[in-house]
Amino acid sequence: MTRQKIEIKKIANPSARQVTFSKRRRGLFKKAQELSTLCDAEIAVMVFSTTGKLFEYSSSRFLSHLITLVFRTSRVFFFFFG
Amino acid sequence: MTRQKIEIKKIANPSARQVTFSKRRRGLFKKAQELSTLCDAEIAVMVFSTTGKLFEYSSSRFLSHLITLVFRTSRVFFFFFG
DNA sequence: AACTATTTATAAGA
DNA sequence: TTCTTATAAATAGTT
Repeated sequence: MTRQKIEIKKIANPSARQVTFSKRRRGLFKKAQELSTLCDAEIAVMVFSTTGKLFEYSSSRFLSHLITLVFRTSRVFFFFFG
Repeated sequence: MTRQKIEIKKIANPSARQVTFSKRRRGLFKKAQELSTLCDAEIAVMVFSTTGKLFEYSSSRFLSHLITLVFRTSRVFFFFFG
């Protein structure tokens, strides 16, 4: 994508992969936030690293929209603890 | 961002907003897919439009990673129906 | 839906 | 890890 175009496949070198993970994760959350603001959309993004660490972004009213969907469709129920 | 830099605030014109929603939603999902592949990360993205329509992306093993988190931390319980 | 001028994201390097 | 910068990618306005 810059300095050189890269192939979209798993980055072999672990430290290079970690650097890219950190940069692109930040970029993804920024794009999500911009889309939410520009288009008045409610958005959630969840990212698990290889080590199982969770990184999250969600717009402020995402959960209420999700709950609305749940009650409208009876499709999904979520219960949150702690 | 192009032709002209825009401010990140809600787009007033509904049809322009719809066009941007469609373009940027596609861009967001593409970025999520690239991050997942490059960094071997498991990712889910949920987007609610203003009208309440849900658009989703998730990498292939996202759910199993989520379940692993649930059991490791006892933090979240969820049930899926239909 | 396609185009393209320009902005934004980012790979490699420092 | 943070900064720089050359270049690739995304996209705003237009058609």
